[in-house]
Amino acid sequence: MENYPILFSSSSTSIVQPTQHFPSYMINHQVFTDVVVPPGSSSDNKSQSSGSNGGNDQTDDHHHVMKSDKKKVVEKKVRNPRYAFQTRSQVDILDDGYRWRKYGQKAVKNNKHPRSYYRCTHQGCNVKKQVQRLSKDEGVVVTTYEGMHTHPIEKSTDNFENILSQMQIYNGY
DNA sequence: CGGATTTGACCAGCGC
DNA sequence: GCGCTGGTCAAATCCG
Repeated sequence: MENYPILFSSSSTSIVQPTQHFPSYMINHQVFTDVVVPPGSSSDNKSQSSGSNGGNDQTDDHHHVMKSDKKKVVEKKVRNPRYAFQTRSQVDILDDGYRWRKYGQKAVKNNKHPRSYYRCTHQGCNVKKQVQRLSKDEGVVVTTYEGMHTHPIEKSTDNFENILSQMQIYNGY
């Protein structure tokens, strides 16, 4: 998947304001959502970027457990919208106040940097995110959120290091 | 010692 | 059908 869904094709993606909490230094950066095209409509965008999906939010978690039920599970196609942030930062791990557990890492084609997959550690919260950094200029980090948090922020972000790092990012370091 | 990370294997979709 | 690729699992490992 060389073209990342976020990108700048204005027809298939739209810029939105995040509906959940995001740190201030992210809000001022570019935010895109991946518009999910309903099955049956046109296919002018690259909606579902590859497969496997893996259950996010509350709807589906269809592993390979599709049972012997005769009723085929419809609406498996729809992917959750993904919010992508593009930020300039030296570090990959942007602290957004949530607790993330890394569950995978893959090399990206046409990109020398790997992509990391994280999942929210809160129980029952299946929000995922993936972090990738552009090989073009190493200063840009793309963070893609998938799903919505259904719980308050856990981490205390009020220590000096966090505040300092965020200020540095905000100022364009 | 418990939770997070690492890392190769595994799996599903898609293109050919 | 086969192979490639992106996404996830899970055992081993790391680290506080």
